Amino acid sequence: MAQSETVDRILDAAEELFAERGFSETSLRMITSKAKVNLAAVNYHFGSKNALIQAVFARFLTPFSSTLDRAFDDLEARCGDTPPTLNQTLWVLTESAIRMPQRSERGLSIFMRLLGLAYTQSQGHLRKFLEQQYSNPFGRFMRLLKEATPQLSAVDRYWRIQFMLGATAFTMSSSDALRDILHNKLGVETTVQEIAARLVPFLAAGMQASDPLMVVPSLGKTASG
Amino acid sequence: MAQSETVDRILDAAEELFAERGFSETSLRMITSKAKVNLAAVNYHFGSKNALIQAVFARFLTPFSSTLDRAFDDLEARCGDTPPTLNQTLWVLTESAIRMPQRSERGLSIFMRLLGLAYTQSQGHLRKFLEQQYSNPFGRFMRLLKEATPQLSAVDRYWRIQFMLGATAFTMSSSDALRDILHNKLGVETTVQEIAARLVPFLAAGMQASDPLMVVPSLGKTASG
DNA sequence: CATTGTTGCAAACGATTGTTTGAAACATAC
DNA sequence: GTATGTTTCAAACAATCGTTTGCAACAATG
Repeated sequence: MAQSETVDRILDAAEELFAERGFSETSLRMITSKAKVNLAAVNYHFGSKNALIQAVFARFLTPFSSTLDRAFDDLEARCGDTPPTLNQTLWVLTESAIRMPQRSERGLSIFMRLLGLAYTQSQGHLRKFLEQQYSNPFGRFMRLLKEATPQLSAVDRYWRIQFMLGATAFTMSSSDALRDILHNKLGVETTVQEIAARLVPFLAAGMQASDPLMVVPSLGKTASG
Repeated sequence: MAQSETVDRILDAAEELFAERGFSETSLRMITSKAKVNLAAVNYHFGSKNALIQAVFARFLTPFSSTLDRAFDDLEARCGDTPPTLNQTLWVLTESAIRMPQRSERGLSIFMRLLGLAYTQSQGHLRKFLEQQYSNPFGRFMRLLKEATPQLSAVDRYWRIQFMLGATAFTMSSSDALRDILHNKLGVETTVQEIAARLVPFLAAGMQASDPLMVVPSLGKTASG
């Protein structure tokens, strides 16, 4: 692929529209008219709409996964024999995402929303594509999480990782809307970087909570304060 | 509306298909063929596809919101002057959801997934409908959360509530798949109730984390352990 | 009996979807 | 110049979408 002007314009338009409206709610005609290219250009350059969706993800994830891999290398080298802490592991992931060179200032939040949509919208082809392409850095992240929380049983850790994933994917996928609401309610401006910086302590604290299961608060004796 | 057999069959089929595939990915023809009713029945009984989507939510949320309201009444009566704790507030919400009479054993997880989809899929009409219909119990829950976390600033509390929402909606919406994965990996069976009992301590700990923003772990000095 | 209002049904409606086609436009090489 | 391979373009393709229509089936009421 010669990386023509047309290809980039399609990718840019598709990325933005997918993030705004979801995948199946975005038609090729919307994309091509926003990109100011002919309708047939998508099928010519990418082959199908599904392949275009995958290409949008690959354009961000491929450079990101090698950046992340190097960041994990650095982290483990710095720590020597002792495994990295939970906070360090989470922050390396977050920082790697934040530091990625963006096409626009909303670049990261756009892509975070796409990642969130990839989880919630049941695009089977996309799930398989992401699993096949990026299983390595994902598996490494999971290994680091395990070493950073040796006090948790495998079952406890499993569920809490899901809770973390959920909080992250959900928040990031709606980050634009949530920022707008906060701006209207309290007049506060927020960056994606700040959201991430708030998310990490929340996740780390939840991950290290002392009670794995809820102690049901009864009438007389209240649980915790 | 006479609550005919047909209406219920349509609602059952729609609820399940929407949860499986999302709203716009589910056609009326799928719904009516699964419900074994005529295609025109949806527009006859509900008026439009959007009205059907709203009806699916109303069928669960209307009884749930009054149940929740009574549960909050009980909680505040038990606590007297002192505001309920965070754990208590979270658990009352969780328990009210769990105790709701379900149409099937997967009823709650189906509906949790629908709630998650309502947030992520940009269905403007649904957002407005939910806000108009159920602003009261939602606002009351927010008030209780505020009184239970007086140490948090409004901005901190806002974001952490979003994190809680995300972890909950995401986990519950995928609870079936997540339970299957856990069963295959570790051979452990899990109930929705147990997931909820694990979720509450995680959320409470995250909500009460000491650092609102991340303290970047530097090379020499690592943040927390 | 006839009348009326409700529900069920097959068929069609116009609109929109992703994809394909065949020719025009273009650049590059001989 | 001709020939070749790539890219663009308008137009059409078949399929599917939500919705509407006209009529049959049915129960209830007079």
